[in-house]
Amino acid sequence: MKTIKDITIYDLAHELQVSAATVSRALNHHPSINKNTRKKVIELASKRGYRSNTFASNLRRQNTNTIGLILHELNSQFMVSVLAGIEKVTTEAKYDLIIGHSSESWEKEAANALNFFNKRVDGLIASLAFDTENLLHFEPYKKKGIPIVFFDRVFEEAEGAKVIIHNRKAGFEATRHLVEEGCKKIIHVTASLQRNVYYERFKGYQDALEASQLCFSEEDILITDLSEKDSIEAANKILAMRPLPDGIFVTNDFAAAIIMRTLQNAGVCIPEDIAIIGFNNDTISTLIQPSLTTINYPGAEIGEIVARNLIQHLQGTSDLSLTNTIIINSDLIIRHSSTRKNKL
Amino acid sequence: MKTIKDITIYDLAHELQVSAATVSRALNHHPSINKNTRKKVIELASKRGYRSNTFASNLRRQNTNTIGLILHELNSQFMVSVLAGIEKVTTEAKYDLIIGHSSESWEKEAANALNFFNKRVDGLIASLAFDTENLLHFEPYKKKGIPIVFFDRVFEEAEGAKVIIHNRKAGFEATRHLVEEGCKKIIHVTASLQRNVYYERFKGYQDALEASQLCFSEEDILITDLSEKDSIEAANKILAMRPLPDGIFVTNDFAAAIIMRTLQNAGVCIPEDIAIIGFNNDTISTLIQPSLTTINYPGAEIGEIVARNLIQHLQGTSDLSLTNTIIINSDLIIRHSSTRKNKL
DNA sequence: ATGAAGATTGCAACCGATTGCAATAAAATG
DNA sequence: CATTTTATTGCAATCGGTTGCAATCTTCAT
Repeated sequence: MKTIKDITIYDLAHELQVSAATVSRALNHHPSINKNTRKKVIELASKRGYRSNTFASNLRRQNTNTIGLILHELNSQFMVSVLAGIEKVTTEAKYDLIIGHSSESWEKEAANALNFFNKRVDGLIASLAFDTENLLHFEPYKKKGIPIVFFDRVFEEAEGAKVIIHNRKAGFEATRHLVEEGCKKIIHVTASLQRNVYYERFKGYQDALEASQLCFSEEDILITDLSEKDSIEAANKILAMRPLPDGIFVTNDFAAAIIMRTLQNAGVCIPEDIAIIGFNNDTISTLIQPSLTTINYPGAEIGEIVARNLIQHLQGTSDLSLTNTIIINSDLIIRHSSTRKNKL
Repeated sequence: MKTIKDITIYDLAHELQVSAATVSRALNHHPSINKNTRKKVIELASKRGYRSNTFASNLRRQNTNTIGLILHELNSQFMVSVLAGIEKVTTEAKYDLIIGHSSESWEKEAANALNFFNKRVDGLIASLAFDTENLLHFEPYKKKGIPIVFFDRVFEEAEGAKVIIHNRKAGFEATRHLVEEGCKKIIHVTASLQRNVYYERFKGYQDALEASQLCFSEEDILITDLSEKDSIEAANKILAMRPLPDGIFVTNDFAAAIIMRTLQNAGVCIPEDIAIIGFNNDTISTLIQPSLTTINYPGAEIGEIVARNLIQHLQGTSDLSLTNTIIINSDLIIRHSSTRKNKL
């Protein structure tokens, strides 16, 4: 399985009867090289199919121009647009991007972090896995002074740069919307409150109940892992409640869709009997019947902000920013799953 | 923005009064190193926060242990599971994976291919973008003998390894199912027939019509770009047909869902008036009402096969395989959108 | 013609890890 | 005790590109 030997600057140098140093300088447009020489070198290089050996170059120059990105999952609409935003900015700035995804597992996240560290990324962007409980695996970065920007899933109390949406406000608005639609008993289906995003949305839910003088009860919170199985189970728990709730705020569109289907199969009318609101504005939200009211947040924009922030830091343009938390606003998108008063 | 000097094997060697060679071997678990020495080296390495310099290592070893993966899109269930399958196999085999996505654009695909080539990936896995019309951008790989495995979206006539599903058979079975449900006029909504997957499904559709002695008409084929906009337009064209068709075979679940919604909004009953079948078995297929009959094909399995094939080739275990086309079978999953005879 | 300034190019030492081969020390064998 | 075998370790070259400094060649003014 042998690869044909690559062309090196030495081969070019030999063929042109000049030194490797000259070839190197010519290829890098070094000013002290004669125009004719440079032209000859470049022509021969392309003729011979020369390609620079990044490893040798990086080894000598001691930087990689590469940014690592660790995602917890790739399948949501939101993540894809974040990725697109990051990609746009990084390629514009001539940085390479290497992507790792943790599949929601802390272990894989740590493995990716270590791998990227060894690959000597200049900076890191990360959204934490479902079960990540500390940031120890990022310690090496801190020690070496390699900047990290966290987004979406973060530890809010930890130091460092973060870009997040205003989850508490979003949770508040989602819940308030249900209240305004006349709901009196609102269930909140969410995931582990250890994760900032879910905790904050939960707090927003509480805020809204309080503001409306509805009482909050521990039993109205259903914690799931957002899987199909857990979502069905949550729906069944809701069906067994007496009195039946009249509103549900689900922390994710997919789970909301499953719950809605399960309730409908049990004969519940949406939104008449129970109003439902999701979170994320995933594609499915417009495809299910009734269409799902949800919270939209601008993935591409978040991605761009995250990447721009990191790159500015890398280039020394701004330093301050890395200690900041940037909070992005989100919008409530009202569709049919929650509207009882013919508002649409 | 200066990084503190990194620890090298020379630093470790100096501190332990051994040679760099010994340190290198110890860290790589070379058998000829004394257990105690190895232990000491490894301990000191972790104590000093040593990290291997991948560039030096790659430069010396002349391989990168990296596989490039070019996807046309990341947002479908199918692609995510393919990715998962590939990742599973590659990480097991200790290969790194770098992912590029072309967003269905030939230009980005070519850029990724070049980039990965310069990064010296050991092998490449690719599914072609929507508008890719030739494989010229992969020529450098062929010249250098870097193996490529194509999957799903391929040029069937081109040489090289391919892993695909039996699209023609799947198209045949989908259409036959509609016929068996009593459909007499079946529309096929698909994308550019230049792309092998769509062409083959179309041929399967034709086969099935012929087998059932239904006549085929050019006008029953609607070509779209699978976007929401085009899908709605296709649905409207269908609504305008006289007589109204009684079956639709759509080449993708998302488009099928959009079409179904549009038809339903126009008062068409699914499946009573028109039976619908999709393709892919995406998550949405069980979430919409009625649930969508579709073709399932095992993404994870395809991913694993693709990756295993490439790795075997890289390790010289098998050589033959790279000239082969591997065809995976798919299953018809019958749900409510197509069943008129209470079969479920 | 001659020395100085400027333009080009080459020399050689890096960057850090890997590895074939030789060297040495320790253990086993006769 | 001599000798072979085995276990460990070190030497030094190598991967390919970059770069400070010296060397050479032009050019130009005096």
